[in-house]
Amino acid sequence: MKKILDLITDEVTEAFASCGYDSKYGKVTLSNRPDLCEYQCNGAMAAAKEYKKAPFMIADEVAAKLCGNEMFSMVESVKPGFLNFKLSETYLAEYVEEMQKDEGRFGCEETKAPKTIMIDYGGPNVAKPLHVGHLRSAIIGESIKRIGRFMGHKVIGDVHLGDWGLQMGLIITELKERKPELVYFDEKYEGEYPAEAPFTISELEEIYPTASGKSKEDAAYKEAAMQATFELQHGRRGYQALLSHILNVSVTDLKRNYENLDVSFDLWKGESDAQPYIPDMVQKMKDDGFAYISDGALVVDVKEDTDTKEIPPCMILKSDGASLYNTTDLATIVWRMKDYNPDKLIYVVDKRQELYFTQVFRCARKTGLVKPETELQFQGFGTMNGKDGKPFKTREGGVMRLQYLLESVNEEMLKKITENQKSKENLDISEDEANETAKTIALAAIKYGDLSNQASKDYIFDIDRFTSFEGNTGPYILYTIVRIKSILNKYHGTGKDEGGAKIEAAHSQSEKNLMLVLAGFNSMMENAYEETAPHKICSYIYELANAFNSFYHETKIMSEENETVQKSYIRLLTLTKSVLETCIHLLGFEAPERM
RNA sequence: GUGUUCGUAGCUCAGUUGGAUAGAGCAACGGCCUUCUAAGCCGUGGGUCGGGGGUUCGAAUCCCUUCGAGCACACCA
Repeated sequence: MKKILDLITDEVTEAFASCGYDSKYGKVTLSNRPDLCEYQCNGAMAAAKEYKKAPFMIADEVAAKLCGNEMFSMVESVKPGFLNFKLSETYLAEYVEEMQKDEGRFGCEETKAPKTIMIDYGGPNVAKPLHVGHLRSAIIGESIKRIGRFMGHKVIGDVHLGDWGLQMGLIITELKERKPELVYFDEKYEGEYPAEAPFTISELEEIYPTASGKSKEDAAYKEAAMQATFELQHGRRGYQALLSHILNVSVTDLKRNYENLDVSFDLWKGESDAQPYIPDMVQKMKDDGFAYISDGALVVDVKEDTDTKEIPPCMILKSDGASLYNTTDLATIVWRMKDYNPDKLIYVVDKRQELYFTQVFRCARKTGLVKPETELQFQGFGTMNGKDGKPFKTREGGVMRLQYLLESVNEEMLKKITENQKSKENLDISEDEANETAKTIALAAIKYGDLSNQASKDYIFDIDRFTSFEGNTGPYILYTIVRIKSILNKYHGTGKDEGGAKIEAAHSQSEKNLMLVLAGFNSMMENAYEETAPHKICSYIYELANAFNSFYHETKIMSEENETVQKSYIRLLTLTKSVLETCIHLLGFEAPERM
């Protein structure tokens, strides 16, 4: 469906043109003065200069032309030259009725030019538990993925595991120290390795920090770990078998954790998967004359004339010939292009890596790893801070495990539900349902709390605020949905059916306002996609929930005696619920049946 | 030092890409439940948009300057 702003703009543009003005001045926007109008056009003021006329004269002419147009219930020219509009109730109702019929899309068209988009998000490290630092990437990336798909693009999410480098050597070294008898350490062994991993996930999560601690104090230990890393990377069989055990055990655990967050990935590739592509890639960069030795390291220059600052070259190999983060990321681009040929790559990573990614992107472009038209988008996100404005930590000052964070919010949530239940006798919720509901709301609280901020900014994660559940929060949105569900259930429970009915012209100001907000759905979605901005969906549903709650408060739906009017209300409610549900799905959470 | 992001109500944040009187939520205060879930609704108070210049009919938004904060600046990832 065409966007309502475009429909209005078409009319206004035509009016400008037929008055002899350039049609570019007819652009209509949402009103920023809802007390005066619903939509506005500021074109007359811009046109004043070109036509050397007082802006209000132009506005008057255009307004006169539009007078009587049945799209509007009000067309007004206001000094110094604003054009103010109110939409006709009938026209609006028809538009909203069309949205209701447009099942699942609600007037938002899928793109006519679908792109293949790969999103790199998550970025967990193997053998290490997820901590709060991983939360934002997962939440934001998941939402961007869902938004892209909704708009009709082919979106592939890749978790990009940190499964390469010294950490692996450390684990192997520590394992060798504990269980030297394992066949993996016998260099002469040539048989099959056991299918069962010689450790569990909890052992693994304990082994890594122990090893990391030892290597900081014990130089010989560190040397051994580096040696193990080297041997692993150069194909020592036993170590590679261990690596796949580590991966299997770890990935199984990670999948479970991401599932709790309702976050999923299409690809579970890691840094190790890029390694096979490194030699050819490096060779080609040398052959093509891009890579050269500087201070012993192999680098590619990436500076450009327009730089306001010297951008250091992109390092391809360290002076000892070893690969590093850059090498892996570039080689990852190689296989992504080869296997999926994406039109666009989006990296959802900490914004502190911005400079680093400009280097990588420029290098990839310069050396031809990507096509000239391939978009490389850095979607940096800010730090999640505690109430003191400093990076989020546990009370003891350590890194907080994600699981712990989730559990504490779940607990807090369960308390609220139990309390709330006491005041509502009609809600008879079992313990199981309460637990499930608590989880659902807790996740919504966390995700909405994160996504309602602009991703690129730091934000304060305030557990007290998020668990207070008032105002602009996920739970408020869920509550609104639950209220609607409750009415719809009651209505359908009476055996009634709104089938065949249409949404009528608004019967009240609050109902019209609800329709106006609904009508903006497609426009908001396009904008949220284009700007990769989930927070725009948040502010939209907050506004929608507010509009609904005002309407709800002053309109008795179940006791409405006129059946046609009641049916119209029910249809409007159904649409509101669907739009809200669609939106929260795009944000990555769902609503419970009751709360 | 260089670059970069930012500075909006006591607190947490929006601000439709230059428009009218800068908006929400929390906190404070005052109303509204025998009636569809009060996790709600309605209302009141609270601002030199860090400061100062400029661009123009018009600036929180663009430019310059200044103060303050965060972050990043090739052999970590």
